[in-house]
Amino acid sequence: MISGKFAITIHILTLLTKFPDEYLSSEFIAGSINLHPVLVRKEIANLKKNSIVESKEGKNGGTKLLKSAAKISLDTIFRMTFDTVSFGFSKNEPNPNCPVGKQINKNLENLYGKINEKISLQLSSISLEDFSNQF
Amino acid sequence: MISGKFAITIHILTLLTKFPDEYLSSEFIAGSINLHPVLVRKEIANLKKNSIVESKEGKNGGTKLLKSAAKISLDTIFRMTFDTVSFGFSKNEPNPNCPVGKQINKNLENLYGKINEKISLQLSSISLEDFSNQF
DNA sequence: AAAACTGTAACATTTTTTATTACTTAATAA
DNA sequence: TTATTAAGTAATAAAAAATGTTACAGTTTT
Repeated sequence: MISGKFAITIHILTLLTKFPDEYLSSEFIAGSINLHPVLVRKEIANLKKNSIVESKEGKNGGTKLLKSAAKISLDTIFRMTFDTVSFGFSKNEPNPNCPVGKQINKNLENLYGKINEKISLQLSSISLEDFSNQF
Repeated sequence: MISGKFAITIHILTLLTKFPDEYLSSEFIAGSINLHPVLVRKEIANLKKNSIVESKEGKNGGTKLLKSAAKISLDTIFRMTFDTVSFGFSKNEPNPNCPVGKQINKNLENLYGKINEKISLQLSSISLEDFSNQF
């Protein structure tokens, strides 16, 4: 399962794309997603860390895109919303005394790596603008 | 994140591939994965439902492959270990009064569908035999 | 009949995700 | 210059999901 973070982040960015000249508040965005504003701000913090958006504090503050939606690839968002590999496994400590158990994680990671490459390739051909134009 | 079920199921199948003529017990398999035998049996139930393995109850019972590992594609396992879409989202109920909120799920599902196709395509070229030969 | 298995339901625990509260800092407008 | 509105963030709580355990019925072999 893809983390909800990806969906939330895409949602935030779609809204920002629709209002490229305005600072949107986390409360307004949270209202569209139906989510707590603090969670929105957390995802925005992540977007800021990756130089995709900028925020303004204080009255009439909010968040807006730092670059045009055409220049933001969904692949960037995909990679951003997962700390490690996205298509991977959590914890898994097989028996090191078993020939299969000893190697399974290495082989699975290799497989997941290939899958993630395919996902990235697919997403890199889609810009935030493309996605937003569907609305 | 891929569900641990995929990893567990691949692990089970790799063991069965290594001992194609024996009925392996859930306890033996659980020892290699380092998992509770009941969870192994639950995944085996899923494999049985998909006609990939057969089990024998009673003394000296266990599980074995129903067909050759060369004829089992990892894509089949991928699809099997996810009830719905794998690369998808859990719950998400955006605001239906917002033009973006109203459509986001449809558009995300469409995107996830494309991604899942790519994953399937990638995995359909890998057989269980290929994977097991790495060990 | 005893032993060694699978099958499954019910329940418990742990982990992860999501939500909330509370408070600090910053910018704007009155 | 003060009130207001908004971001930033840490700490905590609640809910959901994943994982683990127990218990026991049904099967097959010895």
